[in-house]
Amino acid sequence: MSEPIRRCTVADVAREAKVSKAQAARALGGYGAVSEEVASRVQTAARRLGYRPNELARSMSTGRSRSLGVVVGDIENPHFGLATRGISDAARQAGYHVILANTDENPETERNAVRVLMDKRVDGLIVAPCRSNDNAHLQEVINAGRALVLFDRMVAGLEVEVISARFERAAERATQRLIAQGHHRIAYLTSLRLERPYERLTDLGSSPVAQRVAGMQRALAQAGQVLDPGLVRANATNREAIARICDELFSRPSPPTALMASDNLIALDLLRELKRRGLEIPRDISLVMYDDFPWTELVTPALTVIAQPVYAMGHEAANRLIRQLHGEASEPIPNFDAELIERGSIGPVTCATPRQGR
Amino acid sequence: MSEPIRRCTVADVAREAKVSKAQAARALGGYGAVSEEVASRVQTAARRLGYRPNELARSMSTGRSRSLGVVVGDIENPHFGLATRGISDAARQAGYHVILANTDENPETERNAVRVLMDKRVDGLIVAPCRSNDNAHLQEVINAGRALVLFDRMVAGLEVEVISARFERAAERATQRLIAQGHHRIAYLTSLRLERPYERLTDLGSSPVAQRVAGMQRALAQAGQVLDPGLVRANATNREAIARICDELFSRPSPPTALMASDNLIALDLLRELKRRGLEIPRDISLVMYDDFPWTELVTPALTVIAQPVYAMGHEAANRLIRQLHGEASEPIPNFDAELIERGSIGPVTCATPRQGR
DNA sequence: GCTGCCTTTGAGACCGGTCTCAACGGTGTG
DNA sequence: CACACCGTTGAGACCGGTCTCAAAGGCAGC
Repeated sequence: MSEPIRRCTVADVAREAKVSKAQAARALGGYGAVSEEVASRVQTAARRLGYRPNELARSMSTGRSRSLGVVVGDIENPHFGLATRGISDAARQAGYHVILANTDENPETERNAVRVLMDKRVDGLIVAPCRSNDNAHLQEVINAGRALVLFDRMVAGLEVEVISARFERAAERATQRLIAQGHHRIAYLTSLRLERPYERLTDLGSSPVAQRVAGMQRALAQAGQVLDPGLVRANATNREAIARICDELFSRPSPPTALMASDNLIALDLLRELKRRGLEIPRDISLVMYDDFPWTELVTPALTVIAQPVYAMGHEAANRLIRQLHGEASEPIPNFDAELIERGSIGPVTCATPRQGR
Repeated sequence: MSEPIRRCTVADVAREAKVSKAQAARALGGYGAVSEEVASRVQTAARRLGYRPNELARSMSTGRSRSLGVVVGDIENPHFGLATRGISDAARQAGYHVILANTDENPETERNAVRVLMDKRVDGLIVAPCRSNDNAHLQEVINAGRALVLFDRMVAGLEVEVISARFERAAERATQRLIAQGHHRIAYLTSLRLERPYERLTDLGSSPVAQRVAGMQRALAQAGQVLDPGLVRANATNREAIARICDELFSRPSPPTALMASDNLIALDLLRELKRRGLEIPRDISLVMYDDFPWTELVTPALTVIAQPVYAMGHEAANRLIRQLHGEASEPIPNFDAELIERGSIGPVTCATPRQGR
């Protein structure tokens, strides 16, 4: 019942086994030269006293903490939930632990989280950065000689490995399918923050979003069409923003006949918003969502999605980080190709505006 | 490009500011007595050198690491994703960090995780235990004088705070609604591990599942019915197990007309399984699911659910843990009452077997 | 018997903070 | 002027591991 409860230390074990602290440490840590005799005496003593090493002290002197920092925007988002699962499975297998930090997609919180994690001496960091142009805090990580792997998004001017799916082909495919059904006004909604309205591809930097839009453009170009920049909408970060974007899109003289949702949160809000407006999928409007989750097959209609191997990507991110830590040569990053899964949310264009059916 | 890169320490700052290490530490840590003069000189030196404290070293000497261990079955499960979000938000507000451990609902992994987290000297632990009768490792935590809060499930013989929703009323309500529609063979599927088939309420210990079944029993009793123990099915841990349970349930002479899914994973698998069997909700069978997520309103029909305030529960769990750490008196645990949200997945009993329609 | 080498051992430095303690200088008091 | 008392300061112990280093002991070879 007393508060402090001193846990037993190597010194205690050493005393019990009647050897020096150094020998006890060697026997327990399994390094250096220890005679059979001493080893077994120390083991017995340790077991009798219920010795457990203080990992903090160990990290102090070795300089390695066997823990990885994971910084994501929102662990509540199943995308990151799944990625985190992949990361923590890989970490556990390699004897590492995961310290999780949520940034709420806030750059300031992200900077802070990265800094505190560094202070806690994590061996390496996996970051899903919320801004692609904000690299000072990440550059610091590299300068401090700590391992870093980016997840999902890349950051300008940062020479570091990025684990991210390749979207261009799948985006092109999806767009082709839409075009085949008569769509050519296809809107794309992303939670990416952009200060000014989207105008050209370079506005998106080298983010995966750029790949997605590039894929759309290519498919449209093949059909002799061009992508209307006004249909690429950033800042779709919450219900209200999405409602506003819908307002703007549907009040255009030629509203879009198909929507692509850049993640599951946007898709969920979009589905609600479309329902509210009485628009039925795929009769009145078509929808494609990025990412795939169990529920997407169970809604009506089942959603056509662009799936990415999120768990495997998380697993790979952690494994690469750990291999970096061990100084092992890293193989080339495997291709995580996104994949179009066709279900029921793409339909033919009928009457987008009244009196236009063929 | 050189590897080790010694980050600067209090000693470096002290040298730069031409004061003793002790004074520098006091000025930086904001404790003890320091003159204005020295304080500002140290601050300047620290800024110039880019000093950042080594949290590991700090934890070593203070004995507090300002980190909380969180042990859950599966972070990929949105239930735990949301809870973790609540926990980590509360933790961050209080200046704590979260070390996450996934147990995969495996008791051995859980024991290990708890032990390692203790070795890492977390200040406190939040555990969603996977077994209710397996308390040795958790008792150790208490014996070691560390703070512990359980989440979702309680553990027999462990005197410790548990944050969990209260289900009895909502379960009773849901059952009443089912009864009102003519159901009285209502099956309950849970992922809880049980060695032998369920027979009586005491088999469930004091787990929340017991509350849920008790609620069902009470509602049935009010209608002059009894709960058939054969309809309470444990071990619904994955797709195959659930398919098997369905096989057994539907091959009974009087198969159930309604199902209650103990969590969203079970519900998801159940929906697929019912679809596969050509059973339509709510025409052929009714369904109630525990927990509520955005997609539940978007499937057809929208699911009637028993919602629990998971985020708030996570938040409260972390806050209570932290208050425990600070030695503050803890107020009584708020009532997290689960709530029945009626949507479209309960329908009247029609023809459970052919030729029985009214 | 002496040298050289290898294994085993213990003493103690070290990591980078916190914190105790004694000492120091200045002020107020009797 | 002696004394107590205060704020300020520096030296150094401490946390609990790891790891260096020198010494001790055993054994083979000459």
